[in-house]
This record gives sequence, C-alpha cells and structure tokens, in this order.
Amino acid sequence: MRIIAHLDMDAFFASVEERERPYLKGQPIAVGADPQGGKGRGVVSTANYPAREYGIRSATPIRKAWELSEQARKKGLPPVVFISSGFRKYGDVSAKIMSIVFSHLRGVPKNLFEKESPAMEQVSVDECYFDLSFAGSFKKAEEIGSKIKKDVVEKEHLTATIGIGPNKLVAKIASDFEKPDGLTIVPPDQVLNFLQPLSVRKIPGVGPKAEEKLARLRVRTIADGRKLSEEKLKSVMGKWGSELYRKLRGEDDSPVVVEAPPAKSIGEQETLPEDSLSMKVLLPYVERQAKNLIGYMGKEGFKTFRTIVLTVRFADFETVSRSRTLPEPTGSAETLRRHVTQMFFPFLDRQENPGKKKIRLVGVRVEKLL
DNA sequence: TCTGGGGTCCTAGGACCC
DNA sequence: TCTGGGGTCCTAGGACCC
Repeated sequence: MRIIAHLDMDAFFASVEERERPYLKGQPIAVGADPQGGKGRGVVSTANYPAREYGIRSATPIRKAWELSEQARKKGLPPVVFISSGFRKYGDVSAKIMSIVFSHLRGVPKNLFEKESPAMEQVSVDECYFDLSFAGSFKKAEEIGSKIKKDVVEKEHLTATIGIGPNKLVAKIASDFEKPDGLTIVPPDQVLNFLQPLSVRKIPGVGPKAEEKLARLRVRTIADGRKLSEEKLKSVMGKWGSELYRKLRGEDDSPVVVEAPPAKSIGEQETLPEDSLSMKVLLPYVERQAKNLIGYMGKEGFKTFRTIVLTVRFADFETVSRSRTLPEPTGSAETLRRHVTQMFFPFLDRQENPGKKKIRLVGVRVEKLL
C-alpha cells in the first residue's frame, strides 16, 4: 500500500520574516515587489494571514496591495509591512526544512547490504512530497506527519501543513484542505468522499480556463465532473481529458521523483521600471540577460545551447516570442549576444511593431541545453 | 490598482524527408 | 487529374504551477 505525504509551508516567506523580527508578530506582511509608494510594478509573492484579511494574497498586484493597505490605515488598522528583499535566505531556510523532513523518513531496503534512500521530492522552496509507505498504515503515517510538524516548529519556529493520501494527487489536495498548521489524512476508502464536494479548481492542472470550460458543462465540483464520460472530457479538454478523468476519481500513479531531472531551458525576463521603446534603454537589458544566462548555464553544468527565445511584452500586455535554432550548439556569450540583439531590432521599428506600442518586459531564454 | 519571474508541457501549422 | 501517409523538426502561442 502506497502512503504519500505532501508538506506545504504556511505563508512561507512572510513567516520567515515574522520569526526573525518579533516586532512584526501579528502585523500584516506582504513579501514581494517593492511597492514604491504605490508606483511599483509587480506582485505579492506571499501575504501572511493578517494581510490576507485585507484581501491581499499571492499574485495580488503590488499597487493594489498598497491601496488596500492605505484603506486599512485610514480605518485605523495597522498598515501592511512590505518586504521586498531577502529572497536569498528563503532558500537556506528551505534546505533546513527539507532536511528535517528527510530525517523522519526510512528507505525501503533493497537487500541486506544496500539501503535505499528515502523517497522525497522537493517541488519548490516551500513544498515537498515524501513516501510514508514504510509506516505500514495511515495511522502510523499520521503520527510521523505530526512529529514532522512538531519538529519544524521546534527547530525552525515555522508551521507547515501536511496532507497524507494514497498518492501525490490526494496528498496535495489534502494539504490544501486545512491551512495553516493543518494535518489532513485521507485513507484510500475515504478518497471519493473527500474529493466529492471540492471545486474542480482544486485539481492541479485545472486553472481558470479549464474551470470555465467545465462550468459551461455545468461542472463545478469534482462530483459534477465525475458524471462526464472520458470521451466527453477528451473532446473538451484534448489529450488532458483522460488524465483529468482519472484525477476526478482520485487516481494517480505518478512517482515521487527523488532526483530532479535536468533543466530543459534557462531564461531570464524583466519588467522595466517604465515602458519604453528606446533602444538605448532596452538593448542593455537583453544584453545583460544574455550574459547572465551563460553564467547560469555554467552553474547548472551546461556547456552549450542551440535554441534562443526572445520574449517581448508590450504595454498592453500582449506577449510575443521569437525563436531561433542554431545549426550547431554553442556556449559562446558573444554568439548569444549577437543573435539576441539581431532578433530584438525588428521590435523597435515598424516591422514587428506597427502600432509603435511601448515595451514593458523583455526576456531571453536558451533551450536544447547540453 | 493593471497584471513577477522561474519554469514545464501541449497544440498546431509548415517544412522536409521517405 | 485533384492530390498518400508517417515521422521529425522548427516556430509561436497558450495554459498552468509555485
């Protein structure tokens, strides 16, 4: 019997800031872009729970967050503490959390002499899956889950939410069920009942567009979705329909992947402080990005790339990309710089940009890495 | 009050080859 | 005359995740 757990740190970035500055305790905090007095660009990465009371959450535009904070302040409520630096340290804290989780796991012995390493998969700075099958029962798995939570609080003074189920899908949905500081166990015989009333949106992979398509079929909950045949789902959602059909039933056999597969692309993009159409302003951005990319490639252990993708986002948010695949792989910074600038020029005149729309973001990405 | 940055995967048309 | 079928690569765009 498979027993899989998913751990998700609660309001991770904001909680790290809060624990490091006790005077922030209980204050609304938003970690993310610099609000620049209401003129900043970008979004909130993490809002703590008091800030969520103001309607601020992940992906809230930073200007809106600023506005909501101002509104609260005028009502005599504490203003939001905006924090836009310190992203480096979150990685360090993350590593400590992951090692705490790891220390509670057991591998499945391959044989008498060779021990298998525990199965744990880190999916982002603040999330991981791990295999608790060795516990033998959901009861025992629950005990391990609560020990891990306790250990994270004692050692790192942070809270985590854990979901446990018969596979990654159910574990993930379970960890989202009761936050913060939750522990939700969904044994196999309770999977269908647990999923039934939840919105289809809770299924990873169902975003706003898929939700809308399903709504047109009168599907809101997972129970609704289960009334559709696999054929129907395929006709509406394409290839993904079959997968969705299984997910609606809580079925998932995807493995806990211990070793992260090598990256397929490396890129960098940046929203400008102000929209621009000036070559003098824009070109240094793409040139710097091209240069940075060669550095990142080296760090990741790649020597060459073969495809270059240039991305441009206009002021009206229309986003276009141009790509170029070279006949031979190269690792040359100068070659990349040359191609990127060549690819960029058309955007500055009438060819690609007849309306002369200003540009708000530029980005460069390299693919086919070796 | 306009909407980040890092990615992955899928689709669909066209070129090209056998 | 009214036009194969399959495979692979390239390009562009879009949905989605954290």
